Amino acid sequence: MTPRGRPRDTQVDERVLRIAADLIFERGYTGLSIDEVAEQAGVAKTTLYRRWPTKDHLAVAVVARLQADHEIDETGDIRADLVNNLDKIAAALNRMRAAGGREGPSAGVAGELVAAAARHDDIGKLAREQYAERNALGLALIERARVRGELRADLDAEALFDQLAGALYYRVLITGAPVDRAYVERLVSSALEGNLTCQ
Amino acid sequence: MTPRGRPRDTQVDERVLRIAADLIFERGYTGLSIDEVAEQAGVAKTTLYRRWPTKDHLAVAVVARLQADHEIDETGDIRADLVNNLDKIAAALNRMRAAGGREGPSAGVAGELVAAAARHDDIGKLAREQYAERNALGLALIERARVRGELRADLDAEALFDQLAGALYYRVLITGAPVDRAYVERLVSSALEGNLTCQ
DNA sequence: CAGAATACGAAACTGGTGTTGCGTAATTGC
DNA sequence: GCAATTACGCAACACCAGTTTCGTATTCTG
Repeated sequence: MTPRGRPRDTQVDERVLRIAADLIFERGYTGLSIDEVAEQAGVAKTTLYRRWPTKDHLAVAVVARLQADHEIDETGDIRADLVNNLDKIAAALNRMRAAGGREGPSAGVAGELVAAAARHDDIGKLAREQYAERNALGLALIERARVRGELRADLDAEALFDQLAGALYYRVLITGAPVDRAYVERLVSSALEGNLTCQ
Repeated sequence: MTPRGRPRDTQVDERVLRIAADLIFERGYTGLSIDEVAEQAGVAKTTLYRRWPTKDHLAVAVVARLQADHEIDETGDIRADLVNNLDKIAAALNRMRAAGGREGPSAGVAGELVAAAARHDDIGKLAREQYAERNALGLALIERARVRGELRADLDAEALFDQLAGALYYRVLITGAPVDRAYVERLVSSALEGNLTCQ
């Protein structure tokens, strides 16, 4: 069933998101101007605001499009599985960190998105749903390893995954420390020593 | 040695910070308006900008004033010491989370401060120095426990503290899950099982 | 007392977000 | 074809952050 009135120009969405992505990754979140996006896209500002009610919503849409689907390839070795899983999270974080041509310890766009989720209930709700889904995958991974005897029977899966994912976010958003594969491996080792079943 | 010209009115700083604190905790970060603060404080906007170059800087000053000094009372039991230490971090996070009259999972002002640190190099630098100091205290705590034989000799102290502090921030800023004392205890248990020296 | 240096207040200004009102264009249902 | 409905462009607008200019006030130095 088609809606009643004049249909939206679907090309606008794609064009706007591409232009906004260019701006946000070239000049950062502050350098992203709605007026400029509208002008470069050749549309009126009202057309943008009909689709994304705030600049935050547009920025979220831009970043969401760049995050590839987060599928996990399970090997059966919990250490390798966790490292692979966390490495994808780290990659997404480093991508956002690099936005705006920034280097060094700054959290870049990642920090702005955290604030956007805090400002707008709908963005926060959407983001938390995404995180909940990702957390569920991580918890399932841990749970299966527990069942097959790789991990302690009485472990706290929620706390364990919080520790792992949390450490990555903590370094990117708070301390500014680097997050590379070597660190992810150190992290998993640190968390698993003792969560591995004792012999 | 006194500076040359007319001295600053020190009462202004206090009055402005108090009014800004009222606004930010009543209406949240967005509800904090520089014009309104200036009007309520009975000063010109230029006087505010002479002290805090941006709204972000003012907000940081407001929150910084509310964070009590983070002194640690060491008992000698690493589990208790970590719980106490993390509980203070959690308290500070929950205080910021409640700002703006918000309830529920929102990160509140905490999220805005992360973005502020990402936007302004000086704020970011200052914040990272604070975090580095706090991290050093945590690492020293862990190190002393390691030396006296409570913890594994080959543990990765940096990763361990990242895991603990990171999980708290992760829940407040990202997943929106609650962070109370019960969770802190679960967290420390999860991280220490296996970082404790094996008998 | 004279002059330099700094703080303050008032007002106008720039630029950006987000809104509103209105005329026009495209589509569906009758 | 005609009415209802929705999208679009244009322009003006309100609001806020941050800047600039200028006149005045307060302090230190000589």
